[in-house]
Amino acid sequence: MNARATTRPGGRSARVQQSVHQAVRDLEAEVGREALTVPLIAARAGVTPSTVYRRWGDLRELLSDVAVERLRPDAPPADHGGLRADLAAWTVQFAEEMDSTAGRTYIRDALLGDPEQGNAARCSDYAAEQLRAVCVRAAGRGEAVPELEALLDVLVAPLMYRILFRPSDLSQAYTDRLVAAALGRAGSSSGS
Amino acid sequence: MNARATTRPGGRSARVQQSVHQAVRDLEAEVGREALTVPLIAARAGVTPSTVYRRWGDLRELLSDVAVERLRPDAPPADHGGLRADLAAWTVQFAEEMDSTAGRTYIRDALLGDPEQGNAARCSDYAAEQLRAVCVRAAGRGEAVPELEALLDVLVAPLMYRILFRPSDLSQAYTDRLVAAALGRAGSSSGS
DNA sequence: AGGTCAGACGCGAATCCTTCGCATTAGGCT
DNA sequence: AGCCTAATGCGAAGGATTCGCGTCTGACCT
Repeated sequence: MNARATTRPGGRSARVQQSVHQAVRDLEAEVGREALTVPLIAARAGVTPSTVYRRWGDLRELLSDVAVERLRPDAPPADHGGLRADLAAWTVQFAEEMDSTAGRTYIRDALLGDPEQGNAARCSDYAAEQLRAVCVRAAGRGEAVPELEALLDVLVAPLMYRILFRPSDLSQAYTDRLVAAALGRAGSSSGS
Repeated sequence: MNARATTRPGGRSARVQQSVHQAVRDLEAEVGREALTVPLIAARAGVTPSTVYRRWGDLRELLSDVAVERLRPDAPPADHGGLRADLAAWTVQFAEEMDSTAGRTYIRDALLGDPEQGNAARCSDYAAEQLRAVCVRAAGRGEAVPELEALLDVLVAPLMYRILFRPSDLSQAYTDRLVAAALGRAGSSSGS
């Protein structure tokens, strides 16, 4: 699943990975994110620091892995009976989650320790999957659906850009404008 | 100029900052970015490591400061005689610069060591200034110009999102589509 | 089923980075 | 010209990180 963290899917390697990830989550809640160190995490996980360094190479890469897991959506997007309503609701929820203090931290962590861009791509895939589910459902209703690429460009990209580069309030008025823009050019071809 | 790096504008503080920044640029070219360490930079700059730690607090924050300076545009956007041509040319150039290996590194560095979001905001401001210049020029010609916020959402955000999250080729065909989308909804109000 | 082997882990030492207190010095200000 | 704040240099102490070596797990083959 992870390029660096899983060469042998079962057995001890998997247990170590799970244990270390859990230690990160626990300690993050207990001592705060700033106080996290590799030796501390390793001690809590019951492994030696060298193991963590060898598997993840770096505290940042470890935090990146954990952050990506936390950004994984836990449920398919809610069904509100129509494409516009589904998109509007999903976008509001997405903006809220990502613009929270925790969300911003996870996004930054995921981007931060990620030499191969693999974790960042996974974040984008999560959003794309959610949007695709909304579109598939809408197509099942017979609605015309926009291109997935266009939705990423028009909905997700502006939100992420603002979160990362220019802290601004992502009010529902704003997300509604984004949805309107997305549906406005629903028919235009916009492949990658 | 920098929140942390300049309390006393002139004199030794300024010399130290300049010297350290220069050392970062030199060493980055000589030994590579991965091999950069605070003691190494400090030695090259002729200061003690403690000075660097006190001023910047962290290697990442120092790299962030240097990266932001490198992302500053060195010239106003070129004049191609019309809004569409100006935007198209600027967007192509922006995509090329930011999507280069160096560009991606600088963007990540700028985002990376930036607790206050100040450096990231400055990156966004650079793009906004450039776009504003294009718009002001177009308005001088009597052309209808889109909102600056809309341009950031439609042009800059998708490019940055793709660069950071999903490596994809930012061909001119793609940037042209972005420009077309930006001008398509030129009249719609899109403040905030 | 038993054996083999590559890869992962634990351990410990050496190295390097990072932090901190204290003395010194530069430069702004009156 | 003299004071006073703040930045810097220096050196020691405390962690973090790397690395080599021996051990063990578990996947794969016969």
